[in-house]
Amino acid sequence: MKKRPTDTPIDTSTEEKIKSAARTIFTQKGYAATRTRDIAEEAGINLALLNYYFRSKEKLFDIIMLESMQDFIHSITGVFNDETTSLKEKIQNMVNHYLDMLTNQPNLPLFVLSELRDNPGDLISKLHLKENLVQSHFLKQIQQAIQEGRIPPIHPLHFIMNLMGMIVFPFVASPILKSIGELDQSAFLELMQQRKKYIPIWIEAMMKVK
Amino acid sequence: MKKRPTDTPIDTSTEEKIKSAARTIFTQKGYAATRTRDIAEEAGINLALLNYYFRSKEKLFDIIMLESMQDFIHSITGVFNDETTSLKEKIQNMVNHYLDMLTNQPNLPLFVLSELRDNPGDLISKLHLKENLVQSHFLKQIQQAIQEGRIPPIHPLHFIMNLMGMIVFPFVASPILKSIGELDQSAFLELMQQRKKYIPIWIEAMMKVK
DNA sequence: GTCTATATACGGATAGAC
DNA sequence: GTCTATCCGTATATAGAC
Repeated sequence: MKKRPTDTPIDTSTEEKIKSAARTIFTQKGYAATRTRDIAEEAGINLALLNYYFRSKEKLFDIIMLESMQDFIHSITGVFNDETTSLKEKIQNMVNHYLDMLTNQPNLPLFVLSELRDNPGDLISKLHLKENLVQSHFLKQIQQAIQEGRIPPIHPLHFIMNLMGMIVFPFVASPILKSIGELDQSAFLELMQQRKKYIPIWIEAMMKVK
Repeated sequence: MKKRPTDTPIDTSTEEKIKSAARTIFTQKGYAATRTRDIAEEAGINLALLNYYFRSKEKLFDIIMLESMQDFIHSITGVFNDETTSLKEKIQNMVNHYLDMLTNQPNLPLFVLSELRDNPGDLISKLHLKENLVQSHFLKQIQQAIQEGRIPPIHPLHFIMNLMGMIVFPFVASPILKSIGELDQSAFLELMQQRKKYIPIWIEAMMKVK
């Protein structure tokens, strides 16, 4: 089960070319707005070949979708379950990790969240969220800190929401943020880099509130 | 206290019935996945009538989309440009306002942000973001506070991103959050109500960081 | 204004040659 | 495995009766 970065398609097999193209188009436009013809063109192959390899648009989509979500979740579980790092270090690692990831794949969260809107039950269950997040070392550390009175006794999900919101939201809302801030792409990315430094500090300040 | 878009609207004209139905379906499923037949059925009218009033699916969508975005932006401009309130009060008002709005229309942000992904230029320009946000009293107060050294000298957009991220993100990611937190709908809404109290405090704590 | 019936286009999928 | 040509369901849009 080796993992290959999506930006370096070493595997030039037809199957992988199609998957790579599908990932690009699906992520940009979503399932319904994507035409299999566009995927075929992007992959530089014929439409019939797509069905030869993947049987149907929907089956191809399911594969891409599952992999995308695993990218999103899996990539962080290492950070979350590293028993050698403190809560503070985990937050810094998570911020760095996600901000780099989203810089490379800015469309990923909106894609995943949009497609999740309807079919919540089925797909989510395949991600093993329970083991990877609910029972993570990260969450245990939060709960312990609450018990010891080092952070206020609120639902840990608030911290997750704040952290993820501050990291992910700017990418999800980038068109409107660029517009109101009158930023071009590089200025936007510069702000995102700044956030690597700021977000951990902000989170820490929030956690000290009583 | 849930608002139901399908309730009989005050304006019972056919045109308004179609628009109301369109708002519901488009917001749930997005443009591409929506079928005009579904809108007609939801509106309790015939498919042909939809084209009689709005010429095409796309023209109908453009109207709904513009109104949705205006809902989202316009509703806040009153708060942002109230010259009688302090920065702190504006933040509290904004949090209350948006959390109530999103509780009633939880699908709105994902809809708007998804559909904005591709056509950024055109639609955004119609919202008068410049007058309503860029030149708002809210932003002026932030800039003044920075000059007076009361908050750190960072790009004001960081505060906007943090504030909006903390407010909006939980609704955008609600399926996954409910799953990892093992929350049902009412428990989720309970958390959202708690955030009315917490977010202003958190933001204030963040702003004091140097 | 509102309906039924239909034209037209588009997109997913397959047949069959190579 | 890969292509060209084509089928066929589905969805938008219109024609025309009432």
